[in-house]
Amino acid sequence: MTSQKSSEELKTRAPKRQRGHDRVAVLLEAAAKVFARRGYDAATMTEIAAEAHSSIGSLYQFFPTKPLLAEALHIDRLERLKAGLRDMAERSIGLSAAGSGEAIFDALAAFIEQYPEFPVLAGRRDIPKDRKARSRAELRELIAAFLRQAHPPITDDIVLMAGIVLELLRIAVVVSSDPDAAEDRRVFAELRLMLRKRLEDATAKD
Amino acid sequence: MTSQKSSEELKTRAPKRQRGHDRVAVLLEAAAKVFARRGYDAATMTEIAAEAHSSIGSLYQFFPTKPLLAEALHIDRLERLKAGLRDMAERSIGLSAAGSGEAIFDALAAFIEQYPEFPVLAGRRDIPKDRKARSRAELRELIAAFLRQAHPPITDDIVLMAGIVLELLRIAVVVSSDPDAAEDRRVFAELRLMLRKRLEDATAKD
Amino acid sequence: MTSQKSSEELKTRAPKRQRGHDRVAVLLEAAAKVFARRGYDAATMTEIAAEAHSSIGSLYQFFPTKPLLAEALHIDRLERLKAGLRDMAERSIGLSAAGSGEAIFDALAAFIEQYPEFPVLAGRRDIPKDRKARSRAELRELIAAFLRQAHPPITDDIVLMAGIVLELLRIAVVVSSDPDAAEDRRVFAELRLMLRKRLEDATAKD
Amino acid sequence: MTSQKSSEELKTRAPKRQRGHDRVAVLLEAAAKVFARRGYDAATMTEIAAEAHSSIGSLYQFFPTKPLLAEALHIDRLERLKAGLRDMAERSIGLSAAGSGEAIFDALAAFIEQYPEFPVLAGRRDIPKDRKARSRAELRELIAAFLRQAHPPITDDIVLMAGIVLELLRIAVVVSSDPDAAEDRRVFAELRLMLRKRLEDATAKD
DNA sequence: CATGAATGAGTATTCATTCAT
DNA sequence: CATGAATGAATACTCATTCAT
Repeated sequence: MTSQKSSEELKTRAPKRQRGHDRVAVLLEAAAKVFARRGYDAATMTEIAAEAHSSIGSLYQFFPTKPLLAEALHIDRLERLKAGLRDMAERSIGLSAAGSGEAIFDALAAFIEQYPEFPVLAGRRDIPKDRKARSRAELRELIAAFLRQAHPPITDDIVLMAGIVLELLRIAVVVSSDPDAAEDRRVFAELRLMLRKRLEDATAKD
Repeated sequence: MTSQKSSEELKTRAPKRQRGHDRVAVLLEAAAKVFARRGYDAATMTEIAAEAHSSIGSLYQFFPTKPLLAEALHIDRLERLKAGLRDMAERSIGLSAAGSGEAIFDALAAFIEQYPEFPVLAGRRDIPKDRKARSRAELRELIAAFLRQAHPPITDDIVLMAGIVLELLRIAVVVSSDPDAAEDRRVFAELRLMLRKRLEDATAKD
Repeated sequence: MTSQKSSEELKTRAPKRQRGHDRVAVLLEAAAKVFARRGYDAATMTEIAAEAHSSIGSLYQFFPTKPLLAEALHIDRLERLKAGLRDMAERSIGLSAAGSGEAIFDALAAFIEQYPEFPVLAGRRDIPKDRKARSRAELRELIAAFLRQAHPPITDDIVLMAGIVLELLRIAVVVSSDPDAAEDRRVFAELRLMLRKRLEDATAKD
Repeated sequence: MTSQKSSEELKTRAPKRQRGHDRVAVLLEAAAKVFARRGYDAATMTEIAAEAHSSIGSLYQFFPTKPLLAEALHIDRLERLKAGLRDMAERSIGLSAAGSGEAIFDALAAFIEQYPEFPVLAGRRDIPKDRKARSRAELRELIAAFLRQAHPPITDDIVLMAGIVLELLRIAVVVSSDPDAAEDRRVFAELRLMLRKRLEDATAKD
């Protein structure tokens, strides 16, 4: 009660049993739903536990704080995103820069549609600055790697181009979140086109 | 979260006297600071009152709920933005489309730098869908009006172009909020360039 | 909700209205009762608020954390004790060392009987080391001052003697807390006698 | 706090095998460390299990509730203390009363230094009144027995003298717990001296 | 109107204890 | 027996909002 917990860093506890593993997965998906539905601040641990058909105690067994839960989920989604991009890169060898750009653009949009909690998690205000920066850098590097294998090669600064793609992601976010905005869809398509044009310009005339 | 609207529609009460006007202004600016500093959810009415060197009682005198306060501030900022755009339009007659685009782009970035609470307010999750749509439509129309007076005229869908400019605003948000991101600034500049190119393409060759 | 309170030291808020002052007094007495009844850890803020016929919110209005409440009460009791000792000192000029010792001994026992929460507060585990030391030093000094005015004067180390009296306080605590222990009372009396003897030994034969 | 005793009296289960015995010992020592470190309330069953490199399940196998664990440990320590006193008594036949007093005084201090969890256990608030009284009586009797064999014999009430020694234990507690208090050490020595004097007075002049 | 005290539902989190494997 | 997951009542604390002065 009056514990003065030695400042041991709290950490997500790894489950040691199969049941635990399953539960963790269920809890994460429940958290995803609730974060997507309510946003980070308004999401409550109670609602997440309920969504997982679990007890609040079980939730805390594995995720000892709300920020840690959010972070665990964020990392999971980030891994999926990175895996997806890597996967795409493999299957897209030989694409033109412009084609690559469009492919990534579409992939990002699809990702956000599938994981609407992602922008919520990425945007929460309590992420340590450096972690935020690191995540962005990783993503940018993955996109850059993707663009680097374009044929003919891109002559402009590839990391910069990657940054652009990433920023355009933000727009994808909004468009994805607003299903009735027919207008937005056209804007989205238009931006996709702008990206294509830009990458064509950045391409060496072979 | 704990709002229990009484039967009568709550409305921001208009102050009857000069002193009231001043007080309202002070309260709004205080709210702006706190929203910018903490975000919408984490901002507390108490902190806002304190920031205004006022009491909660006084705050509630004018703004009977937190959402209403946010909305009042949001509307104020929207008015300023619209006024700024109108003003700019007047002073920019005869600009090329590309020049107009850049001008707006810069203006939006500057606006957000001056009013960092704006994206917070625009992003809060409890805005009625229709109000959100309306705000966006108004802004889009103002930008469209701006673009319409370009010389030579734009041949493509002007409202679409306006939508694009508006979406790019999101990127400005991030760039403005992250002062150390040198990389981001380059991306920002690059997007600005992309916009210019796109508008040049959309221009009738006179 | 996700507030990252800048690390402003939380402090007991001073009431600015008469009503507030009254309430603070009531809350402190309620806390005293509950701490005495349950001990520090087992005492709950809820029970304290209830004991004060107040709401939990009101309690927190003035005492933003449980440790702070305990500390405020502790300080209050310490003040009373010091005032009592000072007062006693005035009224006891000319007493012999042995008489002084007995007087203080009795006074301490009476104090603890009146304020049974005192040992609870003094013993809670989260008091900063230095504050604990300071309190003890203050008390020791007051007792020392008391002893210093004895006639004939004490020849031994007075501060040491004061320390002894203070330690004997611990015994008073137990004896006071255990009302049925007839045996304990005799022990208490015996210790009182030992103190008298010791102080007689420490006295200059005038 | 949340104990829901099932109908059958819960009792510390005696282990049937050697392995069980070892485990119990390890668990008790772990509990000792944690109680000493955190105090009774703040000590958690989980931390105790961890300290024992065991699981909560195992801990509960042997000690079905936290109070029962505390009590088992308390009894163990009490046994050790009693054994130690008995042992000392044997080896100290023929000592003077004053010498005996000092010997016990030192022995108690040493005991508490070795078993710092002892005062924590003895002080916990949920000990049944009668058990508390019984423990004290036992100890007092042991000390009395010790004093009874002094030469020359004590003429005053021996049980009373024993009570005094026991009360002085409290002071030993504090002095032992506060390693930096040089002042306290002097007080401790002084009390030891007072005890010697008192016992000399209580001795028949042979 | 201004002020600040009063209210209490709501939130994150803890921890003793139970139970399935 | 060992293990660690499951449970949920209990607790400290927050904050929008109301109201007496």
